[in-house]
Amino acid sequence: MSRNQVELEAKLFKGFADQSRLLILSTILGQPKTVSEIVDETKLSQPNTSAHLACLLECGLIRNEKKGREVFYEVSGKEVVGMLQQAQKVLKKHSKEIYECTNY
Amino acid sequence: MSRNQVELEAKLFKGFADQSRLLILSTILGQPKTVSEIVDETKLSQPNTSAHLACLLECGLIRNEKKGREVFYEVSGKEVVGMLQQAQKVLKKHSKEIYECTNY
DNA sequence: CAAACATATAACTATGTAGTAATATGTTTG
DNA sequence: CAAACATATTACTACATAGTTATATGTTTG
Repeated sequence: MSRNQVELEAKLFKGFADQSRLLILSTILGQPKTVSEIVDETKLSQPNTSAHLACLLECGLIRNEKKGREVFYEVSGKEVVGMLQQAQKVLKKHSKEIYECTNY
Repeated sequence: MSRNQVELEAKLFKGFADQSRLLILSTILGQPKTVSEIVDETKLSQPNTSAHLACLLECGLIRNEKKGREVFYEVSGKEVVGMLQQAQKVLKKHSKEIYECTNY
């Protein structure tokens, strides 16, 4: 695999490799939500939430739609959902090791 | 989704969220390789390679087998391969955005 | 058994990025 | 149109972790 491919792939995984972003993603899985709703449900601060949303948006993992002064965010497609589902499959097998893993 | 679940999931994704580790994983996809072979093919330093292998091993994403003074590493199962394949699917759709993404 | 080899570990540095506090931008409403 | 509201941005700090150099551990072989 080419270095460029690997670099892109690493960037993609980094999008998912953060508790706050995963929390946000799980919150908007299925139904679009406004920033305020996401803030309420995740208990993340508003600026922090906005920053993570911007991050996910720029990578194309989510999309948004402005309605008046509110902005609705949703997961951008089934490929992204597929990633999260595949992660669950890995966790089903390896949650113990990952739980005990001290590297990060 | 519970905080614990999210924490585990983030740890899992962090395992994949690094160029060097992805490079190593792509190198041993299919056939087991020794550390030396991995070092040769990836051009990573030997200590760096060992550290990443230890990291992937502890998380259960790869496994190893010692044969004399050599240690062979291989991807631990089809769930892990599935993650990498699913990542390719996402990249097929979003490589442009991810390429242009400046967050990391 | 000493030397060469294969891998792992330790200590350290540098960098990337998550979080916060403060503020800016844009939108609705009374 | 001023005040309240919803979201985004900026500047900053703190921490996690990738990489390097040096060294340790364990294994084969002459």
